Amino acid sequence: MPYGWRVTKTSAERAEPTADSRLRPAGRATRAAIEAAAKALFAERGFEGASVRGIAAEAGVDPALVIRHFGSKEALFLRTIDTSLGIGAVIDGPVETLGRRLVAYFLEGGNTAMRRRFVAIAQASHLQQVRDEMVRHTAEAYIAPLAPRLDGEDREVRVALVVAQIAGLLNLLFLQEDPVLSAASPATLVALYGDAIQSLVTP
Amino acid sequence: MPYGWRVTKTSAERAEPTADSRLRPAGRATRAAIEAAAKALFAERGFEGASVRGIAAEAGVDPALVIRHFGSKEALFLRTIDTSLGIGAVIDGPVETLGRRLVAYFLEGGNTAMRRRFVAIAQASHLQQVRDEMVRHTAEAYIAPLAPRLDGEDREVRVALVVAQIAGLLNLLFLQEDPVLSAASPATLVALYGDAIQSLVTP
DNA sequence: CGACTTGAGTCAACGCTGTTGACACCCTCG
DNA sequence: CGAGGGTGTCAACAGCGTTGACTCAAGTCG
Repeated sequence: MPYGWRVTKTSAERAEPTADSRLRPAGRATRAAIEAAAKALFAERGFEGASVRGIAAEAGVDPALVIRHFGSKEALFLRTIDTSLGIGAVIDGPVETLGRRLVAYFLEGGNTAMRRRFVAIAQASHLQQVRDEMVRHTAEAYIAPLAPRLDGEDREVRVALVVAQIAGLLNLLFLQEDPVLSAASPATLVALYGDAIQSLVTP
Repeated sequence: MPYGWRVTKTSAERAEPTADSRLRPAGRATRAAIEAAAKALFAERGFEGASVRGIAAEAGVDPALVIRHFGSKEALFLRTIDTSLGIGAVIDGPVETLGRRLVAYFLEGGNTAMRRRFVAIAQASHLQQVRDEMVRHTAEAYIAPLAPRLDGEDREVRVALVVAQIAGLLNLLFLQEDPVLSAASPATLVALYGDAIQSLVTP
């Protein structure tokens, strides 16, 4: 976003000196309260469903103060929602069994917290900054650690395609709540989809 | 759409007797104008970006008239956006080469119209009815025609997983505009991802 | 042919949203 | 002690989707 040419500062720029540098105790406390309320409400109702006024009320704070502290609802969302889904441990394991372990990871851990985070992020995908964050996360959490460990050609593309497979699975499972996939046993999904993913990891 | 069981009528139902049955010429014309304007603006700006007032202005009509005719912005979106992406011909072809043909289809045809429709639908996925429509489309356009033609076990689940793979590919390619996948050659994507899909069709 | 029903269209308004600017407070530092 | 700036409050803005009351004309029927 071309902010540079502007002379007057927007509230978004005024808001965060360095996120915590020159901050008084009172400010730090209300910031934390707002962040906690936002995390809860975004997870519960999604980006559109959670309003700035609702978050402010939950935190016991004036709505204007939310914007004052975080600049915008979008910025608050980005700071609040944790895009890293703790995938590190799975990625670090042996690549020969990565496919099934990936699917198993998302099926097991994803029944509550991760499911809600995924839905919230997916539903906020009309925001450019959210999409950028997804791309960054793909590059940082998947391509960077995994591509160097693969054999053969097109390693980065193949990892990106693995991410696409995972994104698609979570989409049908968590967002659309597809009845066929929801009714299938986790073991079946792990075996079938895990092997499909594996065919890109070790062709 | 299961409208019948409800007793009280919402404005959405009041609006459309049977979509065109008892309609005067004038009404039919403005309805068409609204639909055309909506189709253009939804595709151009997405669900959130296109406003009812904007659509009304584009159609040269009062904003209230848009709601009067279609019941709600959401209903207008559902009637306007064509979820069937003309996949029929690809599905009907030989299953032995389905994977690569599917990927090729979405890579070729998807540069303009389909790309915009996918983005618009994805960005409206916070609406329950839009998600329901996606599920219905999966069942109708993929599972129903394809599952009976497969061999082996878990045919419906395997088709659903194919849909997940496609959804994930389109997500990274069209919505997130992932730089790695965008830079890859279509031929590479067709070969790699097509075979990954094929591994679910004919294991 | 006139009366009545009913669809088409207009207008102002409601309640909601995210965001802003002016203002007062009070802590901290020089 | 005075100045500066982080902190909080308030009312208001423009935009959103949607509603209800209203007028007008077209179509139906006794």
